[in-house]
Amino acid sequence: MSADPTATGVIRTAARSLLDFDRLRPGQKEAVKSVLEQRDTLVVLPTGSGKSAIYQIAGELIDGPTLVVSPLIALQADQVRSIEDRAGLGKAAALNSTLTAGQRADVLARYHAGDLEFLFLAPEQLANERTLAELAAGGPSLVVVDEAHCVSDWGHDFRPDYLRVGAAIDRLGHPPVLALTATAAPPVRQEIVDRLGLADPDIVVRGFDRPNIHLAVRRVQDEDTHRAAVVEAVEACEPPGIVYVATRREAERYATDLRVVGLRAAHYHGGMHKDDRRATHHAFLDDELDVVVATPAFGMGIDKPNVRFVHHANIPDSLDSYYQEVGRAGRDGEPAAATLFFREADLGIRRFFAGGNAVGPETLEDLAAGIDAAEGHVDAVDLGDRLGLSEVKLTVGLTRLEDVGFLRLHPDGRVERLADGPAPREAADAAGRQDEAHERYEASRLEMMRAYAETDHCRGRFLVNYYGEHLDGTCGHCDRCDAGARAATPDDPPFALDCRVVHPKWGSGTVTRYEEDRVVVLFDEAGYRTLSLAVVRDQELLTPAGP
DNA sequence: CGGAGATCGTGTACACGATCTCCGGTGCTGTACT
Repeated sequence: MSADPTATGVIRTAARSLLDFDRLRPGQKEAVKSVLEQRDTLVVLPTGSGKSAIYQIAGELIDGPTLVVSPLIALQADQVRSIEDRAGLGKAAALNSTLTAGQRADVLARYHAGDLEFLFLAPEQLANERTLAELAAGGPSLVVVDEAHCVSDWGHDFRPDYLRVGAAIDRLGHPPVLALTATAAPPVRQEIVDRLGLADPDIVVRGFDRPNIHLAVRRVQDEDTHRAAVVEAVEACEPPGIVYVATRREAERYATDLRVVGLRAAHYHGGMHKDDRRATHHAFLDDELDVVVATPAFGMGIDKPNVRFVHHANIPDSLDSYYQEVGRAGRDGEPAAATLFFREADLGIRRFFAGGNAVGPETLEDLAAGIDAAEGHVDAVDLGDRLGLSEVKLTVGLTRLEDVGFLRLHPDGRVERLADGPAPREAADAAGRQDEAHERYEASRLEMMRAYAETDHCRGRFLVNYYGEHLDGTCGHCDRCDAGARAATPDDPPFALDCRVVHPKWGSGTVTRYEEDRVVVLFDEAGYRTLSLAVVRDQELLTPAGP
């Protein structure tokens, strides 16, 4: 027995008394231990491997309240309920716009009185100066960022307050931070670490190979064969399952098609009324539906062990999205199927979605000039109104200018021009380069998704490599393996995997994968690039770099 | 970028193709109105 309070025994005892766990799963114990040692921690564990248990145990073992940043109100409600169901755990509440002023005051009063162990909130709550001040005064002892990939996925174009969670954490006195996600390739991890301001974080990554999920891709040409092939694939699979589609309209059309062939099918997307969404979600959980056809709105918070298939009727925007969605299949360990239907034309809508999100050089220049012209502090909202900017563009633009040291954005919305920062023009240029790099990165992620769809080699290996892990041999559970594909690694690779290299045009990057005669490098600025090994060798294109 | 629905143009009655135009994913919040 050890007297060390962070020892495995203490954690195991807590897991048993608080959650009735006989044993912790791989990764859970390491993560709790790291948090108890006051370290910032990033945990990347597949869905269904008990990420909630990590913050529940750590939160209980550390004195003081735990703030949990959680993206969806529906998810917060589930999380509060799951804590209330465990008699051993402390009290939990959510702080969001569904509360009346009175309820809100009550929650904050309980938080201050030390009556709440867990307080759930969306990042937008942290953008409110008064709320943030009250939360800071309560002295949180742990900040959890659940679904932390949202920082990278949603911050740049959809919910920019995700880019500002790091600043809020500083304002809260930077207690230990625990970031949790099911999906994060190395660049996404790096962005989470940077944006949240994690200091020398412990990074716990486990298990990307899911041997019970059979991976396949079917290439389709015209629309009619495409639709028929998707319907047939669903009919051929044991229910229940999910079909992911690109648009709301497609979700409704496929659901109708599937009902015509006699299946209990429903659609799900963000345009539905809240009650209808909830009803569909619950019908699926209760096995009253064979299949849900959904946009990416259907996902977070779906905890169902017996999903037998997750098909993609259209190609998703990245392998990160793809594998997160696929990961909802076969959580019970029983066989499950994942088929991606790939049609060239479907890349169009993805490019459209990925393309229109940049802030743009003019906007950055206008912002920088406007801030520079003002004496002292500027109000962010006034500035946005004057320039006619959407809330998202304004916040992302200001954050980009903050990243290059031009300004500081205070939680109350004041913009402070930094005295020792660059000139407005230079700042706008530098911020513009970041903006463009982000767009290139998004485009390169789509190219990686396409490369997965088109690869002749083992798909499981491709995925595991994408997540920065190594797989000996082939996965044995994909259509390429079924067809006899072999592990395709060159005999004498010029660089080790994960090795840092420099390219004359694209700058520095990390060697991610080899595929017979090609090497995939993730460049810091240019995103993923596939290079011919012959060219790399002949022209000495890549040179080793420092770490 | 590509799909879908609307509109246009034909050439003389209803339908068919060509062209145009618009729309497409993910959710929080606070406030103003019924």
